[in-house]
Amino acid sequence: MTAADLGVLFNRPTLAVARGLLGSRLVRDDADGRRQARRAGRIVEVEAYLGPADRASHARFGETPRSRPMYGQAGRAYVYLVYGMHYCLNVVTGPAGVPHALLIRAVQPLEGVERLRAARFKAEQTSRRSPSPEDLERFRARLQRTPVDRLAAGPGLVGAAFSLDLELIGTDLLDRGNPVHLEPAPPDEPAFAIVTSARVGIAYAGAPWTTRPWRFAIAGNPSVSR
DNA sequence: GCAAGGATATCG
DNA sequence: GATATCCTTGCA
Repeated sequence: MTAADLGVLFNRPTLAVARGLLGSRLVRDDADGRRQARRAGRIVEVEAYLGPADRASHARFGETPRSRPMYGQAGRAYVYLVYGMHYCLNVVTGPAGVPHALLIRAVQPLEGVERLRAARFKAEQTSRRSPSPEDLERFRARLQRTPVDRLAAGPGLVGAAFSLDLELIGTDLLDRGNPVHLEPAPPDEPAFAIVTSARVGIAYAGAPWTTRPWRFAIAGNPSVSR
């Protein structure tokens, strides 16, 4: 899929976009000319939220201050805070006015691995309320032992590793000029199988939403969340 | 197994 | 304004 094709992809129905987004790159590039600062990874797991009918979607209450970004153009970012500590990235899909989105659940690091690790540490340092030096030291030691493939193997971990927060809301992720954006996989990348399953952490939504197979992952990829 | 933290939505 | 809940993580 070429760069122009991401724009084409996002004109398709949300569940098709979910499949097409797998393998694409999530990129953060804060380079200022002197300094190299690129972080990038392969998107290996996403979940689709097809609100407002979808009772698991943040759009289930209709258009509210929080859900408003989901009503915007396809390709924009919707970021939310869960459990008071983790920032989760969604890519808006569907035409304007239709609040569909894809939650980026896991990314396989490809570039800037040490920058991703440093960002994980910084997130821990700043998000917890005054963590003790001992806690931080334990965290650092564990982080050093964390395999590269597990650095962004969960939605909150993606947020931490790519330094995402609410300021990102509304960013056009299809614009490669933005520090945080999406890029297509290189054309020579091997094909992969896709596995589907039920979405995670939505028991409150009730049937039939809890069992919809709207979680998509690259089969066998070591960075998929557990 | 469970506590952590804060924004959000909904009630009074 | 008060309260229940949450698209999670890491450690006991």
